[in-house]
Amino acid sequence: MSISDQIPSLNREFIAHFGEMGSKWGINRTVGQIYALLYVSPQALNADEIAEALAFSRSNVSMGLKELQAWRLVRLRHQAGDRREYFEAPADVWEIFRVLAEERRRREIEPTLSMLRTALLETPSNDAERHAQQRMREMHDLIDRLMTWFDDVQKLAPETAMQLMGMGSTVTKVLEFKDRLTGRSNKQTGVSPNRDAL
Amino acid sequence: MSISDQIPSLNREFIAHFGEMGSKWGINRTVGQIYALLYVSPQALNADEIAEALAFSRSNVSMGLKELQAWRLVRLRHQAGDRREYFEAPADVWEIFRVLAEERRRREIEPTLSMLRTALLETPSNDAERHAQQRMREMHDLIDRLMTWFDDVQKLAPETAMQLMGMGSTVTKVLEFKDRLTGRSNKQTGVSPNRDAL
DNA sequence: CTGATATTTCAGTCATTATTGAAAATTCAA
DNA sequence: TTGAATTTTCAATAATGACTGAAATATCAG
Repeated sequence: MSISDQIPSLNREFIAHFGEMGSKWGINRTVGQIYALLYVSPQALNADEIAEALAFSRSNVSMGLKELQAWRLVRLRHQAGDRREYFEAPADVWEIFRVLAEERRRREIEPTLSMLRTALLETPSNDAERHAQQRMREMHDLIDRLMTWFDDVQKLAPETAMQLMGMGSTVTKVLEFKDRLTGRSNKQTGVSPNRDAL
Repeated sequence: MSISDQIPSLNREFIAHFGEMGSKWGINRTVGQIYALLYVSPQALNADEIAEALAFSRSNVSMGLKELQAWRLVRLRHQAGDRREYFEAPADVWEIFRVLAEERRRREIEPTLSMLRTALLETPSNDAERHAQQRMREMHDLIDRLMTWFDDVQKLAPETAMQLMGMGSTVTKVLEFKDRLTGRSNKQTGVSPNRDAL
């Protein structure tokens, strides 16, 4: 009774899709598939199970898991009476999204901002350089704002952030969120999750 | 007087960085560099100029530009008395960001949502499938919400969106934005852009 | 039309990245 | 300590993706 036999066709397509998706987003296909498998798996899996389920070599799985750990996208568990390491994806999708964004930010966005800041310190010596510097400043400012904004959303409790985004389709509605928070002295009392958004 | 001689070291680093960045985000390095060059260039460039500036083969540049056109990231211009096609990046960074996000959404997010919806229509035949389907539902809902929210922001005029995000660091401040829009009957009158955020 | 100029295509080559098996290193129960 | 079980590393190979030059196609002034 191998795990691979147990993967329902439903999940096969999901896993394959995320392999493809991964490669389009600069994450290697294998890693994407491993993560997709862990994501839909009801229990934590060990490396051998993953290797068998996806028909990858054991070493490939080991590297993929190492990568996922570096991205902080998997949790490591130990099971009683079993020396092997078991891996699982966090239960909360928002958490996964948050970690992914944080990590990309640390690895890619921050170095970019830093490069831009360095360039902005240079004294331009002609019109072309002045123009280039201006464009870099615009890019820097946009990225900086997006990051600041994202920080804010991240600081919210997950439910609050979800509510904020899930409230409805118009900005007006989003802004009305203020009333829910400030119209009363407490935080959530009296606020029923709006079902229409779910 | 080749263009390549004219690229200041300032810009060289910018271009190299975006080449690397591109490859980390699933966009090929060449394409990233071409775009970076166009982005900082004060005037539109033709394919030969790009090829010379970046020391790429003419055909490579042709393919890169085709790709950028497919992503709607470059504008095509014709100059009087010159048969060649000149390319430029849009002047507005927010516009660039918006188009990039739209295009990624169309190409990658929507197919993912569609795959998830299909999977959600299946009738699970055991607990494992039921669990997987539930996780897929959670992922679907998160992506769907993020997209709906992003739609809203996109519909705003660029300045409004920038203001909304640039207002400050706390959600409270973001929510106070409501007052600026609804406290008066007009849209922007009396609202001075808050300098502290810029 | 024609031919000079400009662009695109594409098969072949090159470069990078992914994957593997075997060997080394690590871990831990006995 | 062992040594069996497990994980990691790494050099070699395979697969994928990028890049090129040459040839084909398209464009347009005359």
